[in-house]
Amino acid sequence: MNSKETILQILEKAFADAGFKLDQEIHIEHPQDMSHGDWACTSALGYAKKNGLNPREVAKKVVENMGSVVPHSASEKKPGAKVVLINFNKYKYDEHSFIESAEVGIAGPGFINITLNKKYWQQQLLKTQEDTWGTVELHKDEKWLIEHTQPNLFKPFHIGHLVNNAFGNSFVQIAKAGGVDVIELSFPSDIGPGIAKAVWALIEKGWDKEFDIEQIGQAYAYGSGQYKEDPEVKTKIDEINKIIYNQTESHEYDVYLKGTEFCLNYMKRMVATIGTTFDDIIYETESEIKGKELVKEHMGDIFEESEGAIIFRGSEYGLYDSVFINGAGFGTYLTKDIGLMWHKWDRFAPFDKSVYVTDMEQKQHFQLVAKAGGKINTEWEEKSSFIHHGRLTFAGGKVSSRYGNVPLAEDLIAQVETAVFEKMAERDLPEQDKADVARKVAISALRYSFLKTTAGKNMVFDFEKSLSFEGNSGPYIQYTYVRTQSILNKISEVGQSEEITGEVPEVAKMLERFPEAIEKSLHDFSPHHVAQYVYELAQVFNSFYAETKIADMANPDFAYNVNVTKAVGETLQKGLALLGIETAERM
RNA sequence: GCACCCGUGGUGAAAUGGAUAUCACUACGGUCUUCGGAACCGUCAUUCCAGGUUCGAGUCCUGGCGGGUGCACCA
Repeated sequence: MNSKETILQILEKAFADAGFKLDQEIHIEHPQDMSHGDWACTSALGYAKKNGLNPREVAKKVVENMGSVVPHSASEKKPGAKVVLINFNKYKYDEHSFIESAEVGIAGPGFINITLNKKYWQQQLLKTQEDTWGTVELHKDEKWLIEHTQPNLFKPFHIGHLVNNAFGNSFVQIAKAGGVDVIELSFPSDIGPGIAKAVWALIEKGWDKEFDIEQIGQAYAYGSGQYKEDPEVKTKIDEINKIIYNQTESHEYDVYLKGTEFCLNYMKRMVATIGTTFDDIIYETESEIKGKELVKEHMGDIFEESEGAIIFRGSEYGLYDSVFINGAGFGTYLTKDIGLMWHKWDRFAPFDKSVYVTDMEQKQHFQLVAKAGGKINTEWEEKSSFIHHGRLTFAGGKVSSRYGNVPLAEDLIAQVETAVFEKMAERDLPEQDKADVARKVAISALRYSFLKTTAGKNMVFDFEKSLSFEGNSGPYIQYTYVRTQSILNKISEVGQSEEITGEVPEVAKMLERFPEAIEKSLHDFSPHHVAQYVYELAQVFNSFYAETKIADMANPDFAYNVNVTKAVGETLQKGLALLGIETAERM
């Protein structure tokens, strides 16, 4: 139980005691301006209309029922605001009697502002030292599958994959913090015409004995080009495609198998460098077979024939008609996704939710998948959730793109890493540490720039800004963490005191909002609330740092300040971890 | 054409229907004998248009305008 729930209960009782029928939910929120108090209730405005009263009068009646009116200095600060002192113990909330009192005032058109007292904040600081700090129980005992990073094998990992992985992996961490037992899945594309193109080109170029990722990338680009230009090549590639689908024993199939294994290892290495290890992988080859079986089973009742293909009449559901099995008898990606649903349930059921993390462009595709899948098994539609992120575009600089026009993930990371390295040239750090730190900072700059935006909106990666590492950036937050550690390292011993003589600093109040940020991210399926939170925490800490000499033993609040610093460091580290960003001790 | 997403200072973003719309970048000015300046403080500048719902709208509804994406054998 936190302060929010406690205050809500007290307010509900006060509204009832004031003679109002509780027909609207009582609502409280953090005022935008912290000087208005810690919580604000806006419900008096809603109740006023219904009861034909002035909102301020409603607020007054409610406040009078919360405690006894006492004169207080705050009322002098805000003219016209009546201030009361609530004695929380009066309400006999024994389990959280640590909340002793709070100040309440009426302001504006009828807001009820609540300011928690110092004692509350002192006790609150202790919470950050518990093992459960940084977790919430929103989805306790639930089991979710979260699928992200669906790379095409035979194609290098590009920035689209990097973005997808950042969102997917971050959401996995946030779900875990929300109490969820997560199974992190990948669904790589290991079959389809694109792959046949690459296999053809590998053989054509004589790279079928041995190849590296550079050659795979070139083969894919070359095969795609020739497929369009040369009808003979098109015929050959279509044949190779059949060979792969039918698993026909041949040299082409051997090259395919060899390439698949190679590319899969490459993919695993790539995601490992950015912090992801999948619990399981489901392949398109598996899902295509099962999906086709299911589509054929439901011919007539769900699917129908049209122009030699098997289609689903999505247009009957406000979507569009689409091909599930093409004229050649191969399942399209819709069918593969139907098969994927079957495999998910086959392997992991029972579970509570199956989450897909994909690009926005796929949104309508997945509406079709959910609709058609739901016809086969209603649970497939009901338990599936779809998170769609935006696309990454670039501004203020160029990223090399070796093939086509999509830059590779490796190249982008390397480019940012080089910039970090240059920035670190004058730092007094051992060379091998510099490399490690440069990597952490580079990945942080990239991931944070993706995740600070609401999932679903397109993102702009601006080199000039992102490489300056100033302001609202991942490195700024990492730097703030380094500051906290640097201070703590200077201090050999400090008491466990939460006592404070002065005002409770904003930074201490911000700490309490960490669990709220996690809950919001879970609720909106978007990590940006956590990103926003760690940034704001870093900001208020830096202000605190600028005006307070923390490592000053002569300060009567020395122990308190140090404990706040410790809590900030821990919270920044945990918050960044939820975004898949590591901290460094120095940078 | 139909469907989906988006429209907030010069730029990039934030804001469960609540108070004076917040933050970063840029520009300009300041802090600077420091617990690490990748920092802090200050100044300038914003909700696409028209209606509607509401005590209250950047947020919800309707209609425009603008941008992006998807619409059958690619994934």
